[in-house]
Amino acid sequence: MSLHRLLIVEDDAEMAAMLAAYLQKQGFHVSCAADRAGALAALKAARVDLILLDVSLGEDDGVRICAEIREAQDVPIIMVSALSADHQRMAGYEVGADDYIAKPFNPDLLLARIRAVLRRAHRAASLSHRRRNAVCRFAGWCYDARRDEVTAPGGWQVALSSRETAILRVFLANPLIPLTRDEIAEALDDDEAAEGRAIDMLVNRLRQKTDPGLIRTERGVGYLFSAEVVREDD
Amino acid sequence: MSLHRLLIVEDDAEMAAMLAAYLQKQGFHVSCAADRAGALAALKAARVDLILLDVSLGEDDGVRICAEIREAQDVPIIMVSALSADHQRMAGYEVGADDYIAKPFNPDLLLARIRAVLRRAHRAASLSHRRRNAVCRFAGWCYDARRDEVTAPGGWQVALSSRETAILRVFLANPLIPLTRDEIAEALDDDEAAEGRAIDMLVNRLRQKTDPGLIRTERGVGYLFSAEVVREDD
DNA sequence: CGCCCACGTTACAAACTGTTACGAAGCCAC
DNA sequence: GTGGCTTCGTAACAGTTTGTAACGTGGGCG
Repeated sequence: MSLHRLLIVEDDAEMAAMLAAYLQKQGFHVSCAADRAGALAALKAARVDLILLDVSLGEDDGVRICAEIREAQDVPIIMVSALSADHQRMAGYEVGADDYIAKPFNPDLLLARIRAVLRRAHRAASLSHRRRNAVCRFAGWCYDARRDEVTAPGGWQVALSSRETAILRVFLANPLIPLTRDEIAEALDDDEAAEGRAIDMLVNRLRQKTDPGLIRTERGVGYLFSAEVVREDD
Repeated sequence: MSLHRLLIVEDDAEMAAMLAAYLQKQGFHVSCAADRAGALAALKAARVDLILLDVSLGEDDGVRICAEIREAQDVPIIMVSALSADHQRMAGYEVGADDYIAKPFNPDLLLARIRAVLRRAHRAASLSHRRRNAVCRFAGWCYDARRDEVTAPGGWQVALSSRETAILRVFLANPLIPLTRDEIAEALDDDEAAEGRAIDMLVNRLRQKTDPGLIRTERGVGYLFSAEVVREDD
């Protein structure tokens, strides 16, 4: 995952070559396109992790291309432009750019911003593979995300149903802060649905199977996971 | 989810008040802190979707605070600073800032950049479980991985249980090649368990709800998904 | 002191899922 | 072909999960 693929969309061949050389030296896989057609073709040909998009392309309009790409894909886009007026920057952000850099720019600063956008875009993705923080410890308990196993302080294993482990994961992801029922439901179902008192029942059953003191109820607000959570890489 | 919670960390009370007023008018929920202690307390008190962090806080160092927050949480951070030199900006990006804005700034541009960062963070979060190729088409059917929805050739929606969609995903990931029951079970449970004829029943029920011809049985071997699968990015 | 609202708890019904049993279909030897 | 064996499809069933409804309880507040 450390090898990221960048696509440079830039009609100034000299500038593109310089950029590509620099970024390749930084360990990226770089491909180039000079216009709208080339950019779309490159996007179809291979996975692209981030696009450096020059706004002032000969006949094509970078802003419109950005919108077009954004409609089809969620790939991060950093706009590069000689146009540095605020309203021009805002136009870029409005069509979905993740960052906007004015020419001329410091290549090292560009690199830092590329890293920042990639970091933000890929953080959740890398966490979804469950390599990191596979084990959570809290108040003597232990939850192993890899095996979905919960162990009580005494070492006994507790069997939780799928929905129960799901809500436990929500609490472990947000310890020590109050969560409303809507927030919990959203995190659980990923489609908003605050149905009756289903959350109450899940919390109730989780409390029964674990420690009733773990989940404190915030009257009028929601619930709060009242233990510090320590994550251990596996 | 449209109501985002911002935390402003800024020791200039007047500036903080102005910012807060402006952002509240834009529909955000805003809270403020003036120093490191206040910021950490605010983060513990409630969920925060994005932090506006002034680098030049009286005695505290904004960069160090950013690193500290970043170690504990993944909340997006936009740094705001009167220090606009490139090396200062890069220091901010290096400790995990998502963006870096130099004072003085155009409030509307700040707003655009806040939106850009929130947009990226939210998409990354919602995509963390759904991989790419969110939509699969096969033999006139359609499976939307994002919504777990299956659509029949006529356009009718078919309701599948969680286990049924799970086995469907296994077939979609391995079309046109025979799968033994053990292979299917392993892909399903991620811990090996080929108990009895559970797989047969799942296949049976999936056949009933979709098209009996889709899954061919390879006698003495297992099952085979007999349709080409076309993936579309969403 | 009593009302009211939020929450805890129990009971229940519906859905999901694996097991067993039995019949049908294929494969092989003869 | 025929008999026997294996493999698979299907129906019935039971255990578990999960949301809903109903009722009890306790604290806040007039």
